[in-house]
Parts: sequence; C-alpha cells; structure tokens
Amino acid sequence: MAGQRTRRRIPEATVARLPVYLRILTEQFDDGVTNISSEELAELAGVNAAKVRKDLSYLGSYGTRGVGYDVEFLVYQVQRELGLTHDWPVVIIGAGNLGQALAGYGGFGERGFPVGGVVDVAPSKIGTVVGGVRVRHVDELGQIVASKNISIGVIATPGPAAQDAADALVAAGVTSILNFAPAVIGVPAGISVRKVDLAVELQILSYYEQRRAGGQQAGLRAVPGGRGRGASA
Amino acid sequence: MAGQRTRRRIPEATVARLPVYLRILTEQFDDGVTNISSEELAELAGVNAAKVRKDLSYLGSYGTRGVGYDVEFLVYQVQRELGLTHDWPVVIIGAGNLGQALAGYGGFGERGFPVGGVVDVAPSKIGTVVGGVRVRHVDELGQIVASKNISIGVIATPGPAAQDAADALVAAGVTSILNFAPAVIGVPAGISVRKVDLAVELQILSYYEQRRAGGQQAGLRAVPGGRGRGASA
DNA sequence: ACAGCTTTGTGAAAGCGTGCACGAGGGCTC
DNA sequence: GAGCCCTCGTGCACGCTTTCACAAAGCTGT
Repeated sequence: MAGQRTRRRIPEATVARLPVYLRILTEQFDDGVTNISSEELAELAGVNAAKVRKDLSYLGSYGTRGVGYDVEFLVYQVQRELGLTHDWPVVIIGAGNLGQALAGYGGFGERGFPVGGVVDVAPSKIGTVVGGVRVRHVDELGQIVASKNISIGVIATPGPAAQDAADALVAAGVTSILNFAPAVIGVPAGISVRKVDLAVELQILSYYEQRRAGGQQAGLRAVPGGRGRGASA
Repeated sequence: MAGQRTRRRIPEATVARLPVYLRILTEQFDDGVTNISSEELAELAGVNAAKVRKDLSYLGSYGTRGVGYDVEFLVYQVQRELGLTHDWPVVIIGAGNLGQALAGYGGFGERGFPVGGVVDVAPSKIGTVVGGVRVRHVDELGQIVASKNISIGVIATPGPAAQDAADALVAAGVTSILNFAPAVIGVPAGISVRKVDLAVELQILSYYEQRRAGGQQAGLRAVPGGRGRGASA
C-alpha cells in the first residue's frame, strides 16, 4: 500500500494493449513460466519490445534489470490496474441471434464478466432462457441493474433499435456500453462506449483485398491489424 | 474511366471510418435524402466535420461547394473504393458456439459477405448444418477456397487452435483473416489480419469503470471510443 | 569486491492523426 | 450578370503514439 494511489494517466493505446499482455502472461504462468523479458512478451504479443516496456512502466517499475519481469506479480499488477480483481456482471439488451450467441458464449463469465441479465422488448422472447438466464422485459432493466450492481451493458439489438437501447441502459444506471449493433449511438458525457461491428471489420479487409487485386503498384505492406510475424516459427 | 487509376494511399484511420459513412449514406439514401453536407454526415457519424471532408477528399473531389455531396454518387464511390461492388464470400473455421453464431447471424450475407463454407476438425461437427451450410472437414479447406474463389477467412476457434487455423487458412490460399479467437496469430507478410476480441473490449471498459470508482480525481472525460454526443436530441 | 553481461526504464526524435481556420469555388437571388 | 452566401478542400499546428538509443541497475562468476 505504498504509492499505489498516485495513478498516472495511462494512454488509451496502452490500456488497449494491457488485456493482451494479461492474457499472454496468464498463459505463461499456467505453463509454469515464472519470469519473462520484455523481448519475449513483445514477441508473443506481436509488438515492439520498447513499447512493452513503456506500457508496463505506466504501472510502476515492476521489472528487474538484467532479469525481466516476475510473471505472477505482473499478472496481479495488470489485473489490478484493469480493475479485474472482482467480477463485473453485464446485462445484455437484445435476445435475438446475436444476443443469444453472446449470452451462450462461455467466454464472458470465464473472464470475469458473467451475464447478469438479458432483456428484450418482444413478448415472444420474454421468459425464454438463453445462456442459462431467463429473458426479461426491458422495463425491468433498472431493477436488474440496481439489484445486481451492474455497470456494463451490452447492446445486441438491430441497428435501428440501438439508440433506444443505449438510452434505456443509461437511464437504468449503466455507465459503460459495449455496442454490437451496426449504428453509432449517442450517450451523455461520462459514459464509456466501445463498438464492435463485424460488417465494418470485413469491409476494411475488403478494402485491402481489393487494393491488392486492382492496384498496379504492389505495396502490399501496411496491413491494418497485421503483425509481421507472431508466435510459432 | 478518367483518373480512377491513380489511387492515393488512404490512411488506415480513414479506411476504418469509410464503412461507417457508407452505412449512414445508405440509410439516408433509403430515406429519400439526395444530398448531404459534411456537417450532417459528421453529426450522424459522431465525428468532426473537417475529418469527414478530409476523409472523403481521399476518394476524389466529389462534393459541390456551397451544396454538399450527392448521396447516391457518394455511396457508389465509397463502395467502389472499399471493393464492395461485388460479394466477398467468406469461410468460417471453427463450428463451435461462436462459429455457429457467426454463420447463423444474417448480417454477413446481407452486407456482401455470404458464408461460402464452414469447416471444423471435430468429427462430431462434420456434416451438421449451421447457417444453411454443411460443415466440412478442415482438410477440404483448400478445395473450398479454390472452388468458391474465397479470399477472406474467419477464425472462430478456441484460442489455442487459432494459430493452426490461421496456418490452414493461409495454406488454403486465403489472404485476409478476421480473427475472433482470443490469441495473437502470426501470418506471413502480405496477409491482412484484423482481430475482434470480446474479452479485451470488456476489460478496457473495466479499466475506465474502475478508474471512475477508485480514482479521487474526478476526470471522467477521455472515454475510449466515446462520442461527446451523437444523433438524437 | 569487481568486471562483464543482460535487461529495464526513459529522454528525445520521428511519424501519424486530428482539428482549426481560411481560401477556393459553385449556386442562387435579384 | 453581379454580388452574396454557403460549403468544400486543404495548409498548418498541435498532441498523441511509436521507435530508437542509451544510461542506470541488478545478477553472476571469479
């Protein structure tokens, strides 16, 4: 309990990479690895070693020069920084194809984000069970959020319903939203929103595909999320 | 057939926004809107108007000063630039929870990315039908890719199998990969990879949640993918 | 105890992306 | 047909991110 209060402001780009480091570190720990260098971690994460060191330096000076980082200790520090020392139950709004898939996908609960509720507007959906949770009406959202102390909402509605869903989540007291609907949503200041759009991702790939096929100049470098080389090999 | 050959190099950040503009423009067109200004488009996309103009300027000078952009024409131009003038069939590798959800999710085909095949390694999965497509063995990947002229592969395997899946896709001739598995994959240079990781997104939200709750200083600005205000209101 | 090897932590520079501000250019009105 | 108004297109400056390069620091072996 030393200087853990003086939180530096961690750059957004770094925050986005910490979960990746965390997963790799956890895997390494499970494999019995006790120590790791920035070089090794960088290799596994597909990034530059200097970037790893700078990213980790925002958490504090937890490495040992000449040696590397203690895996277990670093796992704990990253988890603490990301707020993963306790579960964050989520509520899913929209019980259609996507909502059912998300609720049924085990990955949520395993990683500390159990599905605390699923709501929909359609009477035909209410009462059905998806992912082990009974679907309830969206009017009960406020009560669900309050009783389970939920702060994260997941929008899995069709695009046109996304704004209404967002408004309902905000009204219910949710302060972070993960939006899977193909629509831009507006929220009051102070609410965090992240967006995942499958069609957008595919269209971005399409751009680079098309350019490769149609462009005279070869220049097929500069791949979006691409890594030169990753693990394996 | 004027100067459409001299392709400028479009910045990655712009490429990532073009699909968003495209969706909005298409919606507007369907609503009977024939003309739109950068200001209006920016409002709907939740971005700065200057950014919209700069983004669109990479496609060419397709606006009319004092008036705005012709919606229909712009839709066509953006589609052409993104390579969306024809369908891009995709092959999904992994027929588990996630793969089934993706194959069953109608959003793919609707937006020009029909599911051209689903493969898996597990004998129990082979032969089952998901999303209207019969699951085949991963050994048939090369044949599927070749016969349907597929260049985009979607990885929907568990994390540990992701690298094998990527290798199989590359060997089969796929040149773009959308990776849903929670793992960093390595690919040869020239292959495009994009990654969607639900857990990572939630953990990023967790960071900002936790900081809001634990931090003394209020500073609850600087939200990751957040917009100050969007549509509505 | 000291020399040498290794790896961290970080200053400084280069590269990108964003947003302002304004000139250029086209339509509309009278 | 001339002037006004509106909106695009873009030069420029700023801030964030990445990368390089190196000094600081710890471990090991003699």
